[in-house]
Amino acid sequence: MEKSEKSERVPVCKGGSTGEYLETVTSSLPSDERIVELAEFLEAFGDSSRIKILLALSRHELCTCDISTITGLSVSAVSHQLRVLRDKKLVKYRRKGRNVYYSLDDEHVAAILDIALEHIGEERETR
Amino acid sequence: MEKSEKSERVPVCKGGSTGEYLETVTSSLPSDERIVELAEFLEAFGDSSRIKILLALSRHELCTCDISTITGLSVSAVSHQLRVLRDKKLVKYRRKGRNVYYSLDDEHVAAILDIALEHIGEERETR
DNA sequence: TCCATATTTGAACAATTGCTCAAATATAGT
DNA sequence: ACTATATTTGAGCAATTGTTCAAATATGGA
Repeated sequence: MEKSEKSERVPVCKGGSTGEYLETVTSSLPSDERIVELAEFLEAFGDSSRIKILLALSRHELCTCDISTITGLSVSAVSHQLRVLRDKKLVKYRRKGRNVYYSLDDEHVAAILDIALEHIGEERETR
Repeated sequence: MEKSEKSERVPVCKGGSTGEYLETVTSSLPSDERIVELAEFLEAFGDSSRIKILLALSRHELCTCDISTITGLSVSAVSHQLRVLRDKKLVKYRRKGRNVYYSLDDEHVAAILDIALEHIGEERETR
């Protein structure tokens, strides 16, 4: 995602009716900065340990060691992943005594999980 | 995501009111197999080059070399990423003459992009 | 203050990723 | 068959990832 932004785009393929859409599509895209933000947020969903953590949190607010118990991951591994999820704004947390309780940041996170679950649920016979 | 599944979970933290939710949450989670599928699908969104490709395709069906022009990535890099997107069922394609035209697999893909865009759009003042 | 419990952190490591480059394959036109 | 264009593929690589282990930090109670 670090490429020359200087000159206007020229279609690489010579013959082709799609050239006409190039400028329209190009100018409708968000800025590179925004695209990177988007990728960093969605990147956080791309690991089965984190997905398991997020699904668990979509059911109930949980502390670090309970997440460890539920997911079967070490407490340390969970803590490292929670840090990723915190940094990328997928979860929020509050301290209560010795424990730190985590929950999903907002409804968008659960919504993405739902849509994705729906998507993979549909292609049972296609694969 | 390869841990002992044998014995029932026992809370690691001694004192704590969350222990009561352990069993409920644990049994409500999808199977590990399904969680891996979910992660593999969402993983495909976790790269800015692929996000850019997906956003472009959400505007219009496009051939490989036009995607290259729009994104500023080499044709080879685009083709490699399209393969990932094909394998993980985010895009579909059809051949027309010498060109191969790609488009989003279904409305779920665009929906996830929209929700994610909405999510990062909200936290302007928080960071 | 000292101790036990809960959580976070940093170093180290194998495994995976995304790119480039060169070569292979596919299609259409001559 | 030969050529030009479009796309895919595989090897090689620097960079990044997710885990473990050991150590550090935080909190509450005796």
